[in-house]
Amino acid sequence: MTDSSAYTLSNLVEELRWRGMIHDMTPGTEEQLAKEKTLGYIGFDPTARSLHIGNLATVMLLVHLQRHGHQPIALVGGATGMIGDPSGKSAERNLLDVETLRENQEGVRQQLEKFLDFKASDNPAIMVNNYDWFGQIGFLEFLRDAGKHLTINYMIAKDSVKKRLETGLSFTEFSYQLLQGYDFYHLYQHQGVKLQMGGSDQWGNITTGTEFIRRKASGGRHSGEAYALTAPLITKSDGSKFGKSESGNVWLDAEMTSPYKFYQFWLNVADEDLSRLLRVFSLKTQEEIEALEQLPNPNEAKRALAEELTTRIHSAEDFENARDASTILFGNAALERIQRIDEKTLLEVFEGLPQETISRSEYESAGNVVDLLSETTHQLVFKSKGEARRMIQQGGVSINKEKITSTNAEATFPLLQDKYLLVQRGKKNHYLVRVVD
RNA sequence: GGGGAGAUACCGAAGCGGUCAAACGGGGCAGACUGUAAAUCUGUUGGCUCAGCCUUCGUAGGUUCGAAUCCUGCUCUCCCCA
Repeated sequence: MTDSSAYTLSNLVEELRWRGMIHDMTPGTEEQLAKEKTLGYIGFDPTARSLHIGNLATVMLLVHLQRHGHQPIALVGGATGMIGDPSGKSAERNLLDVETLRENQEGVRQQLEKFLDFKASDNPAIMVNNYDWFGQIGFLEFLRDAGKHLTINYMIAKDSVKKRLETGLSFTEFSYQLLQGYDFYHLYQHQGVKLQMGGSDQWGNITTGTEFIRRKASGGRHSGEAYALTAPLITKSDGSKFGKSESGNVWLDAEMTSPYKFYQFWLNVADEDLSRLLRVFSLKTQEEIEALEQLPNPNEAKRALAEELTTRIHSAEDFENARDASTILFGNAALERIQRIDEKTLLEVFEGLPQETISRSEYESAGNVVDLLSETTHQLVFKSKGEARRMIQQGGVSINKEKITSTNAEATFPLLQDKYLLVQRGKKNHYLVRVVD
């Protein structure tokens, strides 16, 4: 990949390798991808109404596939989502109800559309839902048609199953790999899909598919050749799980994780993880990424990564607001700078902050800062007065960028725009209090 | 079914009649140092009208001037034997 314009069928694997996105491939995968335009798919089960950045890594596999001229298919698991994948799960899962699943499918579908080009002339991305074929199949039909081709012995040997044999695994979850295998077969038969990709935890399920195809389809008009490629799970240098912030999963849905938080997540990535994340998530060229990696101050590279992803997943405007909010909240920008911002911008910029609205009389009746930051603002900042007191004594609280020095300070602070208070707890936690008449 | 051990704050774990709002470790939070990083150091980690008071040690009672600590019932967990 020395020439950034050289996206060819054949160097896809080369690029993925450089990006550290290949964990495992079945033999012949690289040759297949070099030989011809190949249809490849990844399945996403609609377990939530949004994807999170943990899913993003595999989405990127599809993106690269398409950029190199192959044809990506995103499969939404309307059917498999009803079953529950035992891979990587230590206990039986609760089933989602049909209504929730339907909503989730729609959300996931919309998000995938942001990454893939469904209008490309040569290799438009395709979206399929496995409920479309599973919904029609009867149980007996499925047992005769699919179940006959794999042995229990084979299925039990899978890691995801073996690990659960001790603690228990329902027949439903046990069947999951057969469904996923059948998906692959179905796409192979009907659309000529030859490749399935996914995270490394999916290896077992994916190879059930290649095996299934080999046994069922070979000898006919198809060769029975199908391939698997998995990407390593993203790990963090400190051992904690990637994709979680202190407040939980980082979602792609702006309602669930604000663009501001999303932007902040990437800025706060550990130095040691930065290079790997750039390679997996950035669509910049190898030269550009290597240049970023060389920078003496890793923050610049983090900012570039944060900008690229916030823009792609949300919008240029969301990115600008997140960036502006960050400069104001973390920079040395003095009080006058914030006071000068007009109300509309202020609200836009601080949209992602936790907020609470109180009435002017409530504000005026607060005895001191401690009351204001706990009771009066309905536990937005502190859940008890003791906590507020402690934090102030430790010098961790600022209002409108000014440090609070005494717990007895009167609660009379100049409101921004005659309405807002910007409260800071520690270095990274900001809150917006709105006072209304 | 028989025998034994245990249930302590976010987690692990001390305490075994007053000096216990409860050692210690982890985690969390904050401060210093920095780069909104890591490492390190420091403080903090039930509530309040905060140098004082109130409510906490599985649960319900009891003994005692006084109980996390002793007694009884109940619930749950673990181990050993059948």
